[in-house]
Amino acid sequence: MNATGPSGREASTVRDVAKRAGVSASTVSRVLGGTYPVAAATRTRVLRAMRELDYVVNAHARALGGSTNKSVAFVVDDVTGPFYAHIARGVEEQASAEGRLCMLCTTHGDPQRVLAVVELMREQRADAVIVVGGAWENKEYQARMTHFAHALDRAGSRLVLVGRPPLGEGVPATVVEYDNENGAFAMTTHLLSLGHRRIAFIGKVPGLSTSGQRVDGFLRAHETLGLEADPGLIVEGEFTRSCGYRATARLLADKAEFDAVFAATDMVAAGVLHALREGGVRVPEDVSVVGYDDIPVAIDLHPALTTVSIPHEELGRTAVRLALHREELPDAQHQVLGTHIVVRGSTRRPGR
Amino acid sequence: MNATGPSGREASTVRDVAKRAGVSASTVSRVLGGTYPVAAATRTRVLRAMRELDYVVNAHARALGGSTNKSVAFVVDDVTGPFYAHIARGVEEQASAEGRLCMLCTTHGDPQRVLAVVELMREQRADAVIVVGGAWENKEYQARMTHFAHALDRAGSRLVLVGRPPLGEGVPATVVEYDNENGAFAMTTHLLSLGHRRIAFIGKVPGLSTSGQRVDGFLRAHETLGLEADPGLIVEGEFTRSCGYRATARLLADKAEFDAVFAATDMVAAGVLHALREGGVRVPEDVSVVGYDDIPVAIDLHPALTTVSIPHEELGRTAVRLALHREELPDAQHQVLGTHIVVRGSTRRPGR
DNA sequence: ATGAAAGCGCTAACAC
DNA sequence: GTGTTAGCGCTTTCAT
Repeated sequence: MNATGPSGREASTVRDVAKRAGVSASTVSRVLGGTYPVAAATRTRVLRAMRELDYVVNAHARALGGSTNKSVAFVVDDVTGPFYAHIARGVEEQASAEGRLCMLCTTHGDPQRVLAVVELMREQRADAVIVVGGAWENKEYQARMTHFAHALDRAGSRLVLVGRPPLGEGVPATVVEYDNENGAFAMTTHLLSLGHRRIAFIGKVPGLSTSGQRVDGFLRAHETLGLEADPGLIVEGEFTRSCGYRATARLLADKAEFDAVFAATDMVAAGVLHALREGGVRVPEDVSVVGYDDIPVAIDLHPALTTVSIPHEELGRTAVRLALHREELPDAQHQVLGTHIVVRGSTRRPGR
Repeated sequence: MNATGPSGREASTVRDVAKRAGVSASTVSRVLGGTYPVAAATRTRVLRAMRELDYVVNAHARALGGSTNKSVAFVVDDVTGPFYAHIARGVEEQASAEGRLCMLCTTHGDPQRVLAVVELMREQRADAVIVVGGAWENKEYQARMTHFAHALDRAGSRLVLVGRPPLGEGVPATVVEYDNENGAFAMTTHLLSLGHRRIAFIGKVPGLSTSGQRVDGFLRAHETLGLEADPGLIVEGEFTRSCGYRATARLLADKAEFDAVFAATDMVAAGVLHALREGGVRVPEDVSVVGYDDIPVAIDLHPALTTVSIPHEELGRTAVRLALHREELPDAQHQVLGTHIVVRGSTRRPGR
């Protein structure tokens, strides 16, 4: 209750604790660090003084003077999306398990902000900077990221790209991807082998690597079976619910012919389902619908969505693990985690 | 490409920049701060030196030496839940708008971890520590939080409680709540006025303030209309999908009589809907179902869920704003944001 | 086992 | 305007 030591206001420092315990600042520091022999009696006295003064180390001073910084930065488009949120959870958990603090930054899909934020993390001397989300296939942007990779490396930190393609040979960055193209391939094959022949792909985002890979898998599956996808059925749009809704409504209005829809993401699928229901089209009786990501909502849609499952949390955990232990795992700095399809109620052999 | 100044390895410091620009460290610091007159020519030279050395300030040194720390801590149960994720977004946006970095910590519903994490944020000298999520009505826990509130206050920081009841009179903490009880009251009244008389409440969590308030509103609505809620229809459980599923399945198995379900949260409602569909009960023809929170999934459920809307992002933004400007807004340190019901497809006047 | 002293990189008086 | 001089709170040699 009473304020002994520091005059009530200011936070107390090692010096205050030292004085109260009748020792030197170094001794206090030693019991703080724990990694040095201190007489049991002394330690006890110091500990008590700390408690009495409600002492808390100053993380900044510690980071400056000593070695340990202990923080990991997580840079994401938007925490609000379940896709990112789950990766964030993996990152946070692993970071916390490794004794690291997690700094969160949002970029709202703005490449400029990604750059700015990575710079900010450089100031914070984060042990690792984890960037997740679609990469822009843009020359200058990539050059800047490459620069950051080198800069972070020089500072003993590490740039980690999650769900993005590598920056190129020799760039000191860790990459944790998931098999986007194969997931799309497997899913399309599922649809094709069910007997669907006119599959609409909704949500192609030009210049976004994630989207491109999904389209690639979609096309390759057709080719593999000696089929050809109708380019008119591949519709551009964003990875949003409303894009799925509008695109599908348009297809319906245009009386386009299709017996299945491959939505680029589950969110897009939610919109597709909505539009289909409004249009009186039954799923899966009339049209099969599939998504990508396997976010929680997939199971709550009606019918439950057949989709491609991505190991979200594992992506996050792996990102942190690889970055922090890169000395021991020099050969594991590029990982591609597997994806697999989950068949639920939204797909079925076409009727007739 | 070549490493002038620091010998290639270490990050460069103000001193390196100063030397290269032929000025003193203070001058470099001044152009860094921007808030001090420096000759244009000098500034240019310094800036150039910085660029050439790829200099980045050390946030820790800055925090130590000078005044500015600039960070806000966000402590949450689980980023994965849409409820929290949206608040997180509000926090992150406002923090970023106020030039603050956002640190994210997860507690997984463990009160002990909340305590530990708040302590950690104290070490980081965060400008504000924002804790969101249900509070435990536990004496010792509250005492510890109260202690932290004082400690943070003494250190010039601020504890902010979001969606939790105040700690008590005279405790230096900011509280941003939403009107939980009134939301439940309004929703129950909606159900009652539709003609429902046997409403099951699923997901009462003993000792969790959020849950308690919702139950209170539920009961008060009944009382106000001179009705009495059947205690046997109030079932305990957690705020999860599977709790909703199991509880409803049990009710169905027990042949309990009810014409509406008030799920404590939208996630619970998702489980309720699932169990109902499996049981062959039609919504809303046979039974009306409502939720609470208005998370994105509410609109994708089938039928779309009638629920109570909470201003998630605004809660987050307000939390940061009040905490950072508490000097100018001393009388606004306890806010209760409004809630309102959103009627969608899952409620209807009972048939017969 | 403990203390004294020298920084870590930066900002902030205080001189000139 | 710009340089000099002190620290911020902690860790870490180097003595003892």
